[in-house]
Amino acid sequence: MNPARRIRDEIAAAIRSGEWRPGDRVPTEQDLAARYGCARATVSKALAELAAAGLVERRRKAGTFVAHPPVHSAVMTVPDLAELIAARGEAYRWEARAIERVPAKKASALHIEGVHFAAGEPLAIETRIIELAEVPAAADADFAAVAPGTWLLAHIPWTSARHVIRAVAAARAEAAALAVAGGTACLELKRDTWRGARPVTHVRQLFRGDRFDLVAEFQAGSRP
Amino acid sequence: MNPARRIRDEIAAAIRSGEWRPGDRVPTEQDLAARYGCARATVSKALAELAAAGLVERRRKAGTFVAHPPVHSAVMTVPDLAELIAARGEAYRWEARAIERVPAKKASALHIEGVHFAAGEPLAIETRIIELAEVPAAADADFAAVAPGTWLLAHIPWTSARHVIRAVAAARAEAAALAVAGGTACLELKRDTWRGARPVTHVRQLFRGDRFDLVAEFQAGSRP
DNA sequence: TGCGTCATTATGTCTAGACATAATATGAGG
DNA sequence: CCTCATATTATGTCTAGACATAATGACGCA
Repeated sequence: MNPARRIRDEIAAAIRSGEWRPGDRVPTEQDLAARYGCARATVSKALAELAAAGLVERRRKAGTFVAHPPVHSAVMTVPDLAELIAARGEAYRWEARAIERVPAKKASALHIEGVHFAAGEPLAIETRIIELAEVPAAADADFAAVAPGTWLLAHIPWTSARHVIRAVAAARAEAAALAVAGGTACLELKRDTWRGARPVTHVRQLFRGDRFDLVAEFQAGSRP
Repeated sequence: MNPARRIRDEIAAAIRSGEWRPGDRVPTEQDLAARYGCARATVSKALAELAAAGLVERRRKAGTFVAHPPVHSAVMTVPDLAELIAARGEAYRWEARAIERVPAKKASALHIEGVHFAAGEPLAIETRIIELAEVPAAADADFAAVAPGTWLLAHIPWTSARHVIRAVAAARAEAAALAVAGGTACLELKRDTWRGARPVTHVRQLFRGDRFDLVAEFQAGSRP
């Protein structure tokens, strides 16, 4: 086994098991180097990885300490719906309801509305705006056939996004599109996507509450 | 500026801006070392960080390549409610409704129910089970005065968790506790917490849909 | 043409040593 | 007893070189 990996894993295990408690002092790099019979740089690398993972905190002169557990945070995966539903083993279908260009003075945007179906039943309604200035190729895409999310995933590299998740009651028209009663509890997911400082797309997805839930995992000191 | 940091930031900028596209080849370590006038180990460290962040992919012999953007994932912060509400500038209060021990053959658990108030109005109801086998100190804690989440955050180091988020309609009793009409859309958050393979606590929080939303951010190639 | 072998090559890891940096601990002076 | 300057110390970063590892591509053989 790699010395660096061994040091990292052994310390991580001690922290995760609770043997070393938050605030405890971790031996100095020199100590560990001597104990494991390797160079200080190797120990340093191992500790740097642990620090990057958030398991330890390092302060010059003071030393390395077991970190205090972070505020609960978790990694939520917001998958492409086509993929998600296929993974569930259900048939997926996208049905566009409206596609129109919204021209303005200098920029124009694409406005898309439609419904995602899983196993023949509506799962979510989607309202999306795509900035053609940032994604000119979207003007030629056929969003009647391919869901915009799926298309964008394949065509837009490396963006940042902000999600807001709420529970809302379905309005009358939304409920009709989702084939549920008016006022039914739905999960609303809004996502703004940017490249640098410029908006790329904005989407609002309204999920039938009885057919969808989000899962988020948090593994102590591991980065997905 | 650090050479390593400079290399890392310049390459990250090129990728994020779209100048280098997914699949593009990144210059070899030797090239970069020559270009930046530093040792190969320094370049290697910079590239290793970019790989850890997911911005590039490295393959022996083949080289380093700009990674393909991942499935949309985002880091969701599920903060302690007391902190969250204080940060909003509202008054926070926890009101326990029931605290009882549930003894079994070999282990016993603490069952807690209560309501979180923000600005005097109910925000969420909480139902929690704490495994006393894993958290013996919880037997002596005063959960009438301190919300269990707040207490646990301070007493339990380094756990893993799994969250499931859904939109549900409030049942009659839940709606009464939240001071909303029956059937109102609420955000349900269930969290199972573990240390290693052993369960520590399970909690279900039901948020008033009109007073709470979850925010999750995704920054291209930056780790939470 | 097809296939297996081998040299090449880029990354992966490590070493021993050096200097930088920042924060703590110490000691001198008030 | 307090304050400020200084020495110490642990981490942070870097270098130059070495060997390991794995995958590719070219070569030779059938």
